[in-house]
This record gives sequence, structure tokens and C-alpha cells, in this order.
Amino acid sequence: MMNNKQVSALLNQLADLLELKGENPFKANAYRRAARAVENSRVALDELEKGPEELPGVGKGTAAAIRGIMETGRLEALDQLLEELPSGLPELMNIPGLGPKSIHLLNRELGVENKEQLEEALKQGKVRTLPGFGEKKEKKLLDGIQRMKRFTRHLLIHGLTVAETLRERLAEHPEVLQVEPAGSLRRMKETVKDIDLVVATKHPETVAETVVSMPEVIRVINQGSTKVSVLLRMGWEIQVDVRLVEPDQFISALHHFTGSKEHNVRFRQRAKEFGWKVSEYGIHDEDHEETFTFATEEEMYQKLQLPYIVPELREDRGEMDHQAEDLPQLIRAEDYRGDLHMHTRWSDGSASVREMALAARERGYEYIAITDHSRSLKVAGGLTPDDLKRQREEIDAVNEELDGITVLAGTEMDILPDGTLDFPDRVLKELDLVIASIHSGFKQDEETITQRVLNAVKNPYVHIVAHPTGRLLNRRDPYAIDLDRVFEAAAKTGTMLELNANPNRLDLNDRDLKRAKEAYGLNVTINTDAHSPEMMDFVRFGVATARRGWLEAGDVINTYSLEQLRQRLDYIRRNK
DNA sequence: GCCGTTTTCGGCCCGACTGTTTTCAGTCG
Ligand SMILES: Nc1nc2c(ncn2[C@H]2C[C@H](O)[C@@H](COP(=O)(O)OP(=O)(O)OP(=O)(O)O)O2)c(=O)[nH]1
Ligand SMILES: [Mg+2]
Ligand SMILES: [Mg+2]
Ligand SMILES: [Zn+2]
Repeated sequence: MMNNKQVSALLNQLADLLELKGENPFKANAYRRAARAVENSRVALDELEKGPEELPGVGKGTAAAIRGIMETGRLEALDQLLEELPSGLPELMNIPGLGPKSIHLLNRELGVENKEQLEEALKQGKVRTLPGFGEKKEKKLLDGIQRMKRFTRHLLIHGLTVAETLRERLAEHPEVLQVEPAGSLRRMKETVKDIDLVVATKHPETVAETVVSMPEVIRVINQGSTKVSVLLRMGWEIQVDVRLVEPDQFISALHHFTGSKEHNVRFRQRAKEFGWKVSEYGIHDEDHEETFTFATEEEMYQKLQLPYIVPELREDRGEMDHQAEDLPQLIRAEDYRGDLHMHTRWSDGSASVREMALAARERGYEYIAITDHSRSLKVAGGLTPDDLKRQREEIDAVNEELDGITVLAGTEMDILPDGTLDFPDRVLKELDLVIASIHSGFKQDEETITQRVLNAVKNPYVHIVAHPTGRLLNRRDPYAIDLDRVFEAAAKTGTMLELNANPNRLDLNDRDLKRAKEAYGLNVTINTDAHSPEMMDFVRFGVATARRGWLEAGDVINTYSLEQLRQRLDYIRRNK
């Protein structure tokens, strides 16, 4: 059975191929819109009451196509196109400067079917004879073939570091009046393609010159009077887009450049209903030849009679269709009172229990849980039941010594490849907090892995399942797991699912968090999985991802007082 | 292909940069 994500991927691929074939781009976009609706749907496709056409942007045609996928696993229109189009054509889209129109032309006029043939045609000087092509484009494409577009996006944490460096540097420039990061970075998306910066200045050319002459610049991608893009080497290669505007346009430009694209489109459509036109320069009233500029983004939303929407929600995942009172009061960093997943030198951490407790108290936390690995995770120095007893004594001593922080004795216990748990119930029941998680057998099939996790969820002593999909951003895909069944079981048993705040994980992700809350009413727990005191800083990414998942403080048990937390932990065990 | 408190047909967000062109198309953000 295909899940929503797989169906969405097929529809997106169909859109790409339609465009390559030279079809109406609006038609391709219609499939993209449908693909997004499928991916963002809180309900699985086979459980939509009236079928796929319930989703916005899915009409008769696409609904039929989706039904076909659900029945046969194939998208017929896509299969046909794959048959019809040369298999090397789609990858040409990854050459910078080449789009569907040019590829179509190259294929039709020169018979180019892949990048090798394109290179040959370029070298033979055939390409420059085509309308719209010339010498410069020939050179640019030869260049571009060597340097296909990069696919690995940057971790948010790395993007934020680079952005902060650039922001500080530009802020010192005498002609720079204001500078702010925008784009996916400002929306705190888990990975970013590039760094987008908005600058207010009276002298854009001067600032642009400063940008392109920074020592880290490898290449100037383009440079005009209002925007400049450069490739930087900051330990690794990263693209930076700087948008330069007049001071009074700063807010409109920041809003535009923060996106997302899809949110911008909805925002602009909305403005058209008032007879206005939105661009990065403001909101323009065409009848009265008047352009409004703004002092705050709040005013921009107000102008369109919309509630203010924070950057993290600007993904067109429903935020434009809510009244002010229906938008969530998102969780804030200040709401967070304690971290329930961390490691010490007892396993693979770098600090002692006491050091972790002191660092947590320093952060203003009320409690933490020490959750070292269990015996089967030998590479991480997993603890035996005997170790746990001795560690409990150490934790008791730290609790005795320190005021203002409470340390819970816990474990991060392996869910073994055969689906059993690494400790028997009699060991677990002595612990204040039990986390279960998968660290092996990632390649097993969906049914096997789902059953392993369900075993843990149903165990009467397990409070939390950590990093439920096992993904490592840019490194390892999520293992095959049926999250809907896990969500259902979590709702029934009360077992919590984690949002692991490690910037390499952010697992559960924003979409799944939203679905877990809206379709299953789940609460979650945000934890850093810190292996050192500094790593507790990762909570920032956890809270940001929770906000992107539309979560409020009440949805996250780490906002509870110690008293409330203990009650919840008790409740989970009594309920099972 | 989808959609409709002015529409069941004719739009579908809007602008910058580049390279080609002598007024604009394609790509990208
Ligand atoms: N109105 C409009 N705005 C766009 C469009 N494409 C991009 N933008 C705006 C919104 C984006 O957030 C912003 C920056 O573009 P990027 O390509 O860098 O995308 P973004 O940063 O959102 O994601 P990324 O992680 O870079 O892929 O520019 C578009 O087609 N229309
Ligand atoms: Mg970006
Ligand atoms: Mg960008
Ligand atoms: Zn851990």
C-alpha cells in the first residue's frame, strides 16, 4: 500500500516530466499543488471519506490518478511519459541555467537526450545556433555540466552559524541600515538550500560590491542593482543570496524573502481579492496608484485582514485559512522546563551526572532525566542492570546535594532486532523514566520495524519512544515504519513520542508532529539527547521544529512542572 | 489540471538577472 508521501512523490515526478515534455506549465503546477495537498493531509489517502477530491487542488483527473496508484501502485500517466521521454532528459534540469523550455528545444532540434550528448553538441558549436542561445550560454552550460546542482541541503545549525557571521559583518558596513536573515533559515526549516539575507540601504551598489569582494567568495553567481548571489567557502560551500532594498521597503522585502514561496503565492492571491498587488516593494493599489509600505510584518497581515502569522508557520499548510483565534499559541523557549533524554560518562556521554545537572540548573530547568544507553549497545558502553543500580545511587547523591534541580533516573533502552526490549520489566519498573529506541536493524521491512516499535509503545514500563523514525538528516533515511499505527497505539496507551532536538535528527519532523496532534491528539516530548552539557543548547531546534508542527506549550510535556510530569509518568504506567 | 460571494471559461504571484534580442524569453528566487 502506498502512503501519502510516496503518492506525492509520484505526482511531483509527473509534474516535472510534463514540463519537460513542453506541456502547459499551469498543468504541471496543478499536479504539484495536488502533490503538496497529499503530503500535508492529516488523513491517509485511503481513509478520506469522499476520496482524494476532498483535498484542495485535487479534482476529478488527479483523484482518478491517485485511485489508480492506490490500486495498482503505478501512476499510468507517469509510466507513459517515462516510456516516451529519453531517460537522461530529467537530469538536465540539474544544470544551472537550463529549464524545461531549453531542454525541450535542445531535444527537438538537436536530438540531445542526456548530458553527454549535450556536452558534445556544445563542443561542436551546435547549441549556439539555436534561437536564444549564443556564445556566453554555451560556455555557461559547459561550466554547468561539470557543476550540477547540489542536492544535499545544509543543516539549519550550519546555516544559522554562517548567517550570523555575515549578518554581523554587513551590520558594520556604514551603508547598511538594517540586515536580517530570511528564507527557510528564518522559518527555521530543518535544512536550508542557501542563506537569504535582506539589507536596507541607500547605496545598494556599494553594498553589493562589499558582498562580492568578501574573502570567502568562490564565485559570483549574479550581481544586479537590487540583488547579488555568491558562492562562499565557509569550511564548506554555501550559496548566499542578498537582497538590497530602500529602507522603507525593508519590511515588505523581508516578508517576501522569508517566504515560503507557497505562502507568498497565497498572500498575493488574497491581496488580489482586495484589488491589490503584492511584491517585495509593498502592497500596491492599482486603482489609486498608491503603494503601501510597512513598519512591521504584523501590519502587512492586518492590511489583508489576516491574523499575524509567524515565519515558522509560513508554509501554506493551513495557516492562511485560519481565523486569529484558531491559530495555535505556539510553544516558546521559555515554556521549556526540563530535558528528559541525555547521556553521561556512564555510557557515551562526556560529562558526569552532576555536571549535567549543574548545566541544566544553570539553564533554569526544574528537572532532567539521565538516560544512558542499555547493555546491547556495546559501542556506546551500554549499562547493565547492575550499572543502573549503581548509577541510581550516584543520582540520589546528586539530588541530595543540589537544590533547584531534580534528576530522574532513566534509561535509553534498545529495542532489539527481534522486537524484544533490552531490559526485563523488573529492571524497568525501578526506573523513574524509561525511553525505548531503535539503534539496530534499520534495514528490516516495515511490518517488522513497526511491530518492534509497537512492542515498546505497549510495554507497561516504557514512557517514551525516542527518535521514532531513525532518520539522520543528509545521512540516513527514516527506516520503514507505519507511523499511523504507532500514533494510534501511542494515543491508546499514553506512551509519548519524542521530538529529538539534535539538529541531525529533528525526529519526529514538523509534518508528522502536526499530524500526530491534529489527527491523533498526541502530546510529545522534546529532548536534546545531549552527550555533553553544551548539547543541551539543541533545545532551540526542538522548540523551533515543534512550532513548525503547530504545537502549543500544552502539547509538550517538558513544559509541565515536576509535579505534573510525575503525574503524567505515573498515568502512563497505570493506563497500560 | 483546477477552480469560482462579481466567473463553469479563462485565468493561474510577481519581479530580477542574464543573454539574447532590438523589445523579450527563460530561469530563478
Ligand atoms: N513570490 C515568490 N516568492 C518566491 C518565489 N521563489 C522564492 N521566493 C521567495 C520566498 C522564498 O522563501 C525566498 C527565498 O527563496 P529560496 O529559493 O532561497 O527558498 P527558501 O529559502 O524558502 O528555501 P531553501 O531552503 O532555500 O530551498 O524567496 C516565487 O516563485 N514567488
Ligand atoms: Mg533559501
Ligand atoms: Mg535563495
Ligand atoms: Zn540518546
